[in-house]
Amino acid sequence: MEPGQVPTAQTQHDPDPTEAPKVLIADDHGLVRETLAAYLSDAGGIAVTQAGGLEEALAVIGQDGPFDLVLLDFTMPGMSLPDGMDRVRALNPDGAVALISGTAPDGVGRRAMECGAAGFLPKTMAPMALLAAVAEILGGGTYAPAAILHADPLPPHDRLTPREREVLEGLCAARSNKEIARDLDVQEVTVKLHVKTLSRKLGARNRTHAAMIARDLWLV
Amino acid sequence: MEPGQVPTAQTQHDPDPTEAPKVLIADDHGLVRETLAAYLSDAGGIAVTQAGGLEEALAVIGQDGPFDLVLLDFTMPGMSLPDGMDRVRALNPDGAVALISGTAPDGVGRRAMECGAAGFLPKTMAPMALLAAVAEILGGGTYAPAAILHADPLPPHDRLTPREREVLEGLCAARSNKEIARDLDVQEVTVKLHVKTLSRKLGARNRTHAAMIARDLWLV
DNA sequence: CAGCCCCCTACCCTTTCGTACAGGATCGCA
DNA sequence: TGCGATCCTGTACGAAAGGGTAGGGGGCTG
Repeated sequence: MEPGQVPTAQTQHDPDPTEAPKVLIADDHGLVRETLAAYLSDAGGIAVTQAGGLEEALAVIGQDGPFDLVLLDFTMPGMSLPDGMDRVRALNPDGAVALISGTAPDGVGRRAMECGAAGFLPKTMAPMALLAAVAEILGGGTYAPAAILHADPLPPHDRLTPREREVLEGLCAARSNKEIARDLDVQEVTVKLHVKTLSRKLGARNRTHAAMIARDLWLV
Repeated sequence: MEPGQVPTAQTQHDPDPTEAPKVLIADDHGLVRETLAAYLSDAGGIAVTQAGGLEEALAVIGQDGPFDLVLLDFTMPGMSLPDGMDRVRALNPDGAVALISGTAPDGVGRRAMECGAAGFLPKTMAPMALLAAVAEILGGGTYAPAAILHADPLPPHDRLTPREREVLEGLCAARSNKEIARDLDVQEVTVKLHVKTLSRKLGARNRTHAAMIARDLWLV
């Protein structure tokens, strides 16, 4: 925990340590986090722990032992789709992982499921439905809205190289190839090359599309 | 909290109709909406009504009379910054209006305040702080995080003409000028003109930047 | 009516982007 | 040691974007 910030990690409820499922909620939205925690704790008899970001969640996992379920907000400091979830699973291999999101496009939810998530929970869900979904997941099942699973093709998303990622940041800042080249201290043609391979990997038709996709998928 | 509700519009609590402040919460995130409603109702003694979108909120205002405060989610079906807030104020002239947002950039909050909002509440706030902010607003004051008020210049945002808006949608879909021209059944040069004026109004340096700004400000 | 705004079009030009083909340098790894 | 991946560079050309100037037509309003 960095000094000067309110500690968000705290255990909510613990009626029966031997039976109560342990759930970790990681979300930077205090409102959502507190609500979910209260619901799961009061109505679900679940031992809930909270975290305000991905790094904090990882630290909590290392400290408070394994969790039966880790709920990760998709739009959260440090979060990214394949990597963030994998890091959580690496520290918490026996527990389930599910994503929460308010504004993520359907493709994100589908990929999350393909990446092994046990569920994808839109924040537009009613609290009770959400509670039921969590129970389903804790029981070993999965939950995701039908619209999510039948989402469009969505970009294949080959891993981006570090250089490509830097160029992508330039695209998202709407900089020209020449500007990006100057910033990265390379030739303009090189930037063009990266933009091209980048667009192919993301399934983008041009630089603008690549920037939009990167924004939607929080790749930056 | 009521179990199993399908309609989102419902009055939460009404201990003393003559004294309890009336607040309307409009948010498509069931989780956030229910939480806020519960907090304001239980801990604040406020008569809370809910709506799941802007149109629904307007309907509720017309039906359940004037509200002391209307809380509008910025990322919500039908919502837009100058227009959505104005429409609410037109139907509810004597009440305050405040915005809630999870991911909006700081500039949005600042413009909201400049447009006459009584507050701007990030969803990252702790529930208790949020409750205090609502109380402050109900008391006739305003609330906004300092970072919001001191945000960067932000685009001037002259009103866009309908045609410009259509072209902007094309930009956000990463379509080329030629494609946009075909879709709108005009010449390509015309599209170029709109893109130029559009970029000037939004303060964008090129089409990509314009698309990013439009996305951030939910102008589409 | 004149003035203004919006919409559309045209011709011109420069810059940028997108794509292609053809390499070279470095590094890790089988 | 060769292989592959990554990163960088070069030349070249067509397509697209960006910018300017000029003008016509419709609609609304003082």
